[in-house]
Amino acid sequence: MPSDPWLAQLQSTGCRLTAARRAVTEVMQSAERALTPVEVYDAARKRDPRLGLVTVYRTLEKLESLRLIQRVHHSQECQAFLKAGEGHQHILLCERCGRAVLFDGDNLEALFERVGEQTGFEIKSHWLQLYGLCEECRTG
Amino acid sequence: MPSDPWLAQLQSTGCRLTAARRAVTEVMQSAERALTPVEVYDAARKRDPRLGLVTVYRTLEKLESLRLIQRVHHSQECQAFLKAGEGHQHILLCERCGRAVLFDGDNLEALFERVGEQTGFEIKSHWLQLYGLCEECRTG
DNA sequence: GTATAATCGAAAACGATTTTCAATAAAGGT
DNA sequence: ACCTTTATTGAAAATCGTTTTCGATTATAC
Ligand SMILES: [Mn+2]
Ligand SMILES: [Mn+2]
Ligand SMILES: [Zn+2]
Ligand SMILES: [Zn+2]
Repeated sequence: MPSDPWLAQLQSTGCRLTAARRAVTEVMQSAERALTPVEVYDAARKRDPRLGLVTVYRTLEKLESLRLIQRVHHSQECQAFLKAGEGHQHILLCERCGRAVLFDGDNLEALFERVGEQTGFEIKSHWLQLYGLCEECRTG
Repeated sequence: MPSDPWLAQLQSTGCRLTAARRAVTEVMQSAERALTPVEVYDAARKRDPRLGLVTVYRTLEKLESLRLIQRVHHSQECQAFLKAGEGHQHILLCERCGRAVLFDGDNLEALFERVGEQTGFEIKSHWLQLYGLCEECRTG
């Protein structure tokens, strides 16, 4: 029974706790911005130098399937991963430094209603991402 | 001076009008859903059987840079292209048949204000995509 | 028509991701 | 602690979508 919630969830779904998974997990938990597989690899190898890139891919896939991390889409690069929040949240990204912040509490029901009527679609889900400048990039 | 607006715009930016570009243009103009490069290739070869996949990539890149088409991101596949609308619009996708509809007139200013205050970010742009079931997939 | 340079397609190169497979090591039972 | 089982690992190879290279083609201007 590991104290870390991600490791606990990994273990509870039948996974073994390995050095590789600990390293990737720590990197993803502490990242303030979305990381590509290679970025995760570089960061995690500081904790476990024997780690292979293949295992990074496999671990990211597992963490994503457990909804502990999520994919972040940029206009070009769509293979970056970020820790996921609890429940329904959206991402706000700094265009300059990449910092990512999660927020919730959109109120789009009225929009869905209107668009649904206009188009004949039944709206099931949505995807909202905001871009801007974080406080430090704005002032600094 | 071609009567087709896309071809006219291509020509006005110094492009030559070739069979390959005509074929890709026609496919993208008439598509009701986002198409991957290979799907464009398959469809366009019915008009120009000598067409090569490389040229499809190059033409899609050109059409995208002219903002005549746009990239559509799915959770996995992010290399599908759809004709772009005029001005600021968003995409509504049918989860079942893939049909894509554009809409405008979101009213997210209040949300941006609130999130900006909460996070210290200055919101610059956004990205909204809706998913649902189109009329035909709902009833049929 | 001819000249010129843009564009083309085939083949090769590239790079990110996935698969294969023998070695390793985590977890559970003794 | 030790052994057994089997999930997991990393290196190497395979795969696959995309890009580059390059000689041949062809749209356009004269
Ligand atoms: Mn939402
Ligand atoms: Mn909008
Ligand atoms: Zn920033
Ligand atoms: Zn549909």
